[in-house]
Amino acid sequence: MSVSSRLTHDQSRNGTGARNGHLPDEIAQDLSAKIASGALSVGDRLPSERDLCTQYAVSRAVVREALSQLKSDGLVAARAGSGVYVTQRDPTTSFRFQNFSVSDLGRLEEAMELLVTIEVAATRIAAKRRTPEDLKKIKRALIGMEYAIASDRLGDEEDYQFHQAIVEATHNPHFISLCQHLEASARNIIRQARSNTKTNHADLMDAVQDEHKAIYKALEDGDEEAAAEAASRHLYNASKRIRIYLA
Amino acid sequence: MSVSSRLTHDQSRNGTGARNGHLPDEIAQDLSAKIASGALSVGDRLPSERDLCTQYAVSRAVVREALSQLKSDGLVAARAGSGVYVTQRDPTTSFRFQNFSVSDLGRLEEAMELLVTIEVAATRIAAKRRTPEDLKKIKRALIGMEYAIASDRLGDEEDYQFHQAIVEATHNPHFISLCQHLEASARNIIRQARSNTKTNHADLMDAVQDEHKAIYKALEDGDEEAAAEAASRHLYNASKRIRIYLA
DNA sequence: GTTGTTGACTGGTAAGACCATTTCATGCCA
DNA sequence: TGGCATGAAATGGTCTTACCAGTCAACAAC
Repeated sequence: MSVSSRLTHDQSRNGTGARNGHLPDEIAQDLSAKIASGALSVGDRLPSERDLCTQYAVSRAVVREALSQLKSDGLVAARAGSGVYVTQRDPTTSFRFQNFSVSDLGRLEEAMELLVTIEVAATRIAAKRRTPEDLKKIKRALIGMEYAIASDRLGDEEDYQFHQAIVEATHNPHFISLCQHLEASARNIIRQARSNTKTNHADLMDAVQDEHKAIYKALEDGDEEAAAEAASRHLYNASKRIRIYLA
Repeated sequence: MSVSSRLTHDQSRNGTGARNGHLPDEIAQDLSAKIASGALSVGDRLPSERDLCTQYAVSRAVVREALSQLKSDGLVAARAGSGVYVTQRDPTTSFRFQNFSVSDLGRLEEAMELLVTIEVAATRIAAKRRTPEDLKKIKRALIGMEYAIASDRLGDEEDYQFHQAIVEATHNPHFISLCQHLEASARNIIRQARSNTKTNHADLMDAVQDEHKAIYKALEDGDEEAAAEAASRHLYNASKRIRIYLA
């Protein structure tokens, strides 16, 4: 009720220039409030789009955009020819790689377990699916890393690019997106760890680079098993190195 | 480029009744992939809505709905009179299992690839780490599922609880949190798929239950390999079943 | 009672038209 | 030359109308 009175007669015509933000947003908010409040419960059918148009005194395009928001939030589902229905609750909307304190080795273990699992799987897929262009990009990152080491830099940026390039070679956007999130979080930890130590551990970098080369070779050969194995070894060692940084 | 050629002139007009799921979803997916891949970077301006219309050969309503999804995902922001811009999404903050259109089998494939990877890994870990209490909870879910089938219910809630209990047996909060998110998204898709079909496919449930039992046995035995194998087979079949729903 | 058909209704999409704002090149003025 | 008004073009936001294909229930025929 308050809704319709709030939205009808809208402001678009009252020359004063009243500020109203995005009609679709308001409607989406209102509908989602009705759902949350229980006025519309699971399985219920919403009024038809055309009915909502008259209720809110807006065009169908606006209503559709509002509904589209609710759909992408998973609050409702539309069935062509039938109607729009309220779907089940529980918005586990997003996943966050939880911040864990660098000093807690147990937590580090848990985080690495997930990281290793996914990156190893991604590397295996990449070995099967990588294109020549992918290989070129990976090699570029590899050489960049080489150069960084020779320049006495830490090369963590290049390291990141190497892993990133491999994941992109899976050509699976879900893997890419998830690994971006994971690696970005991991990098935070590494940075934290490195800032806690003075020495450069440059000697470790050679080991890192060898492991990278092994991964690259497996990818080049398209050998899934070898790629997975190399990635697994690399990440296992990486977590050991992180512990050294933390020591 | 490949994009436009993939989507232009699409199947909507070829009377054969080709299945093409939700144009807006496809376009949103494509644009968000371009952003993730770096083809469009932060601050860049997207082509105008009218340009996108011609590029994708769809109406403006479709383009606007696609953009509205990206907006609510925080990937882009629109400025009236100016254009739509890529916002500073920091992949650090969160990961979202992106909505993929239920009828686009290619996308489904990609999503399942990630889902299978993670759940199989989780099951393997659970086989190694499950406590007697974990087993009890898993068995309870298994029996609940049995009961649901006998009651001619779909039992998708029980199904979810079964998987949930397994993942919890990893005792790794990151796995638990990620799988919760993934499975919640997957359930939405399954619900959508089922809402698009009339038949109940109750016969399939027996197969599901057999696969569940195999997983449980492996977990009970603490046999990591068998658990991973059983989970892999189950999820592979699950994705086949989803395709049946979509058919 | 069962079956088959019909027709109203629904979401999905298309196309064209305004509006208010932003943007930028133009040209005027100091 | 430099700064400032100006106006046309482009853009997102909204509205309108229209058609399509799917759904679903009432109704007619058997």
